[in-house]
Amino acid sequence: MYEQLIRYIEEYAQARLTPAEVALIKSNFKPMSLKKRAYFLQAGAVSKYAGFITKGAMRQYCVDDKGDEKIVHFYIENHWATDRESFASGKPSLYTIEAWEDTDLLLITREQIQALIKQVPALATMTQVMDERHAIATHKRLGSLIVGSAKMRYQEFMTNYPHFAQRFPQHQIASFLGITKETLSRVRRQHP
Amino acid sequence: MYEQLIRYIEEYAQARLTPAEVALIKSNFKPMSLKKRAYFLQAGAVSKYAGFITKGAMRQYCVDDKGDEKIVHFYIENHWATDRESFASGKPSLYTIEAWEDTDLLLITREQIQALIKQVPALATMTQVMDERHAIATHKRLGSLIVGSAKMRYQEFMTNYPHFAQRFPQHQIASFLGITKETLSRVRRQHP
DNA sequence: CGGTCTCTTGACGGAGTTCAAAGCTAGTGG
DNA sequence: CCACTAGCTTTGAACTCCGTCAAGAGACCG
Repeated sequence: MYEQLIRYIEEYAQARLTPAEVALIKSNFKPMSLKKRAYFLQAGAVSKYAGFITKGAMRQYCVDDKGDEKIVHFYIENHWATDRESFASGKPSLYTIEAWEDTDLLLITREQIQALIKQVPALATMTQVMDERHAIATHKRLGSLIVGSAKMRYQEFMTNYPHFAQRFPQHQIASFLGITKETLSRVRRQHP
Repeated sequence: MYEQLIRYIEEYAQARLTPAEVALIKSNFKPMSLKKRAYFLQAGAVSKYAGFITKGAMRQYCVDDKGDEKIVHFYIENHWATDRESFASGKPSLYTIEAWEDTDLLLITREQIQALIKQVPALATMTQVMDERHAIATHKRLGSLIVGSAKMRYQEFMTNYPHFAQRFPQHQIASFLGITKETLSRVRRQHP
């Protein structure tokens, strides 16, 4: 499972890692397994770890005043599960991250990753590229929320992330898109 | 005007700069002045510079298919004006950045800032902290767009950025919030 | 002054929500 | 192997918020 992480880093940084670097990385990441429905992070706790998913699927959500779950992220293989805000600030998280399938992760703390970045240049490049892509993706999502209709957002979602649709139930996808499950159902009927 | 930038960097990085570092920074940033309504970046061009605003106000927007301006950012003193996506990728920007008051900036290119970061550790810290805060702010905006009503978003905006309301006209604020100027006007009547 | 920019107000329509009910599916235990 | 339940999806009807269109009122500037 470490090979997957190594490949991911090399891919993102566009560089090969030396055997020494690989060993250093392996010694810092701790494996973890979660059963379906188990919590990786509970609202109110600090997001101490960032988890690289080697197998499985997770979702991140918060609960609004009416008691409804608002989904803000889906994660699958080769994604990093963490609440960035809490992970960066050390403050308690507003969000819950839950395994939606049996999931395998590789964990690292903020202190560890910061120390590693100083020793492995490829990791610095990787986090920079990741942050940039993340910012761009979030920005696009913002744009489609402001201008787009429910139908447009669903179609964009399906072309950009078709794999998610097979692994998460529709009412969760609806929540992620910021619409109700009923509206999503009606949109799908028109445009299957 | 350079002092303002130096103070900003020291504040963000929580560190003092040496005289040599200060000199290095001063030699890399180029001053620029823009009259109200002048363009800092035009859609279709590459965002070659990041501009630190020492005085003035700017807005960033794109034009949708109907010809309406969609405002995505406001900038004032101590903000960095640039299209992050174009600046990072070197590809043409979809956005226009325009001075909304007479504005003074300090400019730097991507190559320059990357070189500087390697020489001045405080700058590395600063960009990292900035990226994190930017990501968090964008994420919050996403959340309020998904769950909140027009009224909620306006109230959040007014508590978080009261100073913007005095410097930009309401129809631009409405566009930024993703609502029409008429709706904003009605919301304001209820909750002044 | 007149013209442009800005904000307000009203009437109407449409996209999407809410509420309620009924099918559908898969997992569980007898 | 079937029955039962819990979670998921669909459908319909009423309602709500917000956008669109249209018109008018200030405010600022040449």
